[in-house]
Amino acid sequence: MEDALPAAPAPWLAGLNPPQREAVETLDGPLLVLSGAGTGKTRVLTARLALLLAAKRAWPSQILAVTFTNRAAHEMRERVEALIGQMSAGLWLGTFHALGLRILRRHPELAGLKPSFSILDADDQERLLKQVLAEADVDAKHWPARQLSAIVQRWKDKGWRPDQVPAGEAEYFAAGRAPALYKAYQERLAVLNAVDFGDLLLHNLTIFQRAPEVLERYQEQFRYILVDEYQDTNIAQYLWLRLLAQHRRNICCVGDDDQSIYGWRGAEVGNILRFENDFEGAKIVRLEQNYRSTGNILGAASGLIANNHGRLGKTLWTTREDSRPLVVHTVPDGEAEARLVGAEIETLQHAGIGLGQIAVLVRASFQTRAFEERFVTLGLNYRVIGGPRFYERREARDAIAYLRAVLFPEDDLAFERIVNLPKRGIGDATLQPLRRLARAEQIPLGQAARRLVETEELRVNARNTLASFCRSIDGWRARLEREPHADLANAILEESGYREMWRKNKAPDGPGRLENLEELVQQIARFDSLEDFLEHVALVMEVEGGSEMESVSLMTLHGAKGLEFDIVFLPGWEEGLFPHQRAMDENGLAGLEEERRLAYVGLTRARRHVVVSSALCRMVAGRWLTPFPSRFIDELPDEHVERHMEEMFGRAPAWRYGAGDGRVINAPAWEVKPREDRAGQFEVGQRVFHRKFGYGTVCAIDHHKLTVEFETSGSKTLVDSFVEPA
DNA sequence: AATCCAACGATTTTT
DNA sequence: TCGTTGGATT
Repeated sequence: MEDALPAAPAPWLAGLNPPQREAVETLDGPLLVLSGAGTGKTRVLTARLALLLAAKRAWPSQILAVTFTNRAAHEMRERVEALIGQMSAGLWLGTFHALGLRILRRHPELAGLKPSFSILDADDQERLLKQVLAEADVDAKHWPARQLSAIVQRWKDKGWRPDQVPAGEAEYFAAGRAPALYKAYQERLAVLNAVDFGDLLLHNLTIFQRAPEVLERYQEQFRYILVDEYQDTNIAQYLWLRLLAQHRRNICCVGDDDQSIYGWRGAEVGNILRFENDFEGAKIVRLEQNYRSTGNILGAASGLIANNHGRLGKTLWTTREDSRPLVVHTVPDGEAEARLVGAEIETLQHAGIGLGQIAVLVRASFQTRAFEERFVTLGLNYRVIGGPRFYERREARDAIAYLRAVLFPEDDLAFERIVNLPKRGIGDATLQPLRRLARAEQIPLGQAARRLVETEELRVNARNTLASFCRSIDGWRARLEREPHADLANAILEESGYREMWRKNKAPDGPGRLENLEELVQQIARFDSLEDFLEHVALVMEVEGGSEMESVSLMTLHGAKGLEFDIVFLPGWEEGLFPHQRAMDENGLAGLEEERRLAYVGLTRARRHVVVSSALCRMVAGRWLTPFPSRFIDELPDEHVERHMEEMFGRAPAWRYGAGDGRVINAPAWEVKPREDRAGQFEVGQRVFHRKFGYGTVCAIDHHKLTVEFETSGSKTLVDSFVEPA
């Protein structure tokens, strides 16, 4: 296993620049790779994995590779496979939470859990905390479960169990009762045999502390540890890594202190700043050659981030030939901003830039709305990234609760969620004695229900309904062995009356929800068992694969981290919005600096061109503001920026940017192709087809907006490019 | 138990 | 301004 490096350069080392190569080949000892935006960090990580395996330094199972998001984990897995194929099978590669879960599943008893423990998501967590608050007689109006949930999560991020919360923390919440509430919450979780996301790592820490021999085994096993986005690690993650790395000390962390934007959810930039102290003899490699952006973009981003203090410091450079400077527009208001961006995108489109290469990155999600409206009017395909996720939708969560209730007889949260859904006439009058019995006997609600229906305590109607509900659950559970799991899931939705509930629902979103249930069943079929499906859902809230259609990406700056686009629009650069007032109020200078890093992340997403804009007037939360332009605009060095101020003073009124003639503005130097005009392709009464909604009839047309009455899905308003003539 | 209306509050969010 | 939530009403 201790072979020398291969003599001949292997394919995965080809094309690496000297620092990248150093980062890849420094296999032993602690290593920090400071990797600026666009400097090929994923390449380095994957090449390093390939080298470790090819040089037989370790078997796949002896390498731990950690990422933050499923997206990053997938990408890394794919790229390693592309490099070395099957040799990579068996790697411990995944998110902190997935790996933490994997370890926890092996020793649940050491964390006081039974093997089939379930994982609560944010929604479950909040419901449970609500119960805890109610039981403790805390006025839920003054002290919302939301807030307590955030407090508990922050404590878990710090690695504090209830008894470890320092005195004086969160004095403000419910007169200092938060630690006690946290304790009660953990006790409830233990009774429910459940964990929340934070527990996945926290229980790992507990196991490692309580059972040093278990820790030792993992320390032995993981000869090499790789960590992506190290600047985003919180204390619990840091402690976890440090424990695992202590023995072999072969830990390689990749990160960029300038891209640390998650301080507000517990990330500690300190982890990356302190790396040399934490791991004695650590080597630091800086990746500074940027392969992504033009010199103007890098110059602007560097000039901006230079205003931050306490950086590790990097100087990004590029050999890319330069093109345009950044453009900063001042516009009258939010609507004008949306018109401007829309018009510019049309110009780009006609110049041959694919919509998929264009992104609009906003500070706060409410900003997307104005752009969506404008894009619909113009008929520009767009997609909002990071909106509500599939498995967070109500119907998905309800259906999942049914599955959980059938699979896990002890899952009280699932039981409570569905016992009266659809409405069966089981209300508070039934639930209260039920809860009382369950509590008194220390048994799950389901079991309590079966006992309660044997007594005279409930009214006849409620008793019969509850009994029949329990029989249904038992019946489905009995069929688990016999029926294919997706068929059973489908049957449960049907026989429970849950589907019927939405069929009868006359709200416009009813058909859509039924479709989502179909989709859910299809997803279930892709897994080997319902357990596998539920485990996947708990960790990956998204359903993979989306529309393949080329479309403009609309998302928050946070959501854009790790992505890149040819053209990036950065609207809303106004004091108060960006930098956000609350970030500054709550965290002072540190908050401002994190906002600045966010701006840096935004700028460095762009390969070719950036358009910043700032509105003189903006409607926020129902009030008109007249903000100052963002200080970040002033911090962009003049030599990389072109400032368009002519729109001020009303010399260029808003209508000038209208759909038809908008492209007077800053037509880029790329070749202009003639416009492909789809207007007039549809008429009222025409029959059309949509990939998802099926066949329908056009009822109304407004520019590129069509209102279509679909045969199965009801009436919808959508962009004409999503439908075709039937 | 279901439906309606008023009051509230509105960064960023992965797992 | 608008969507959500919880209380009050039937």
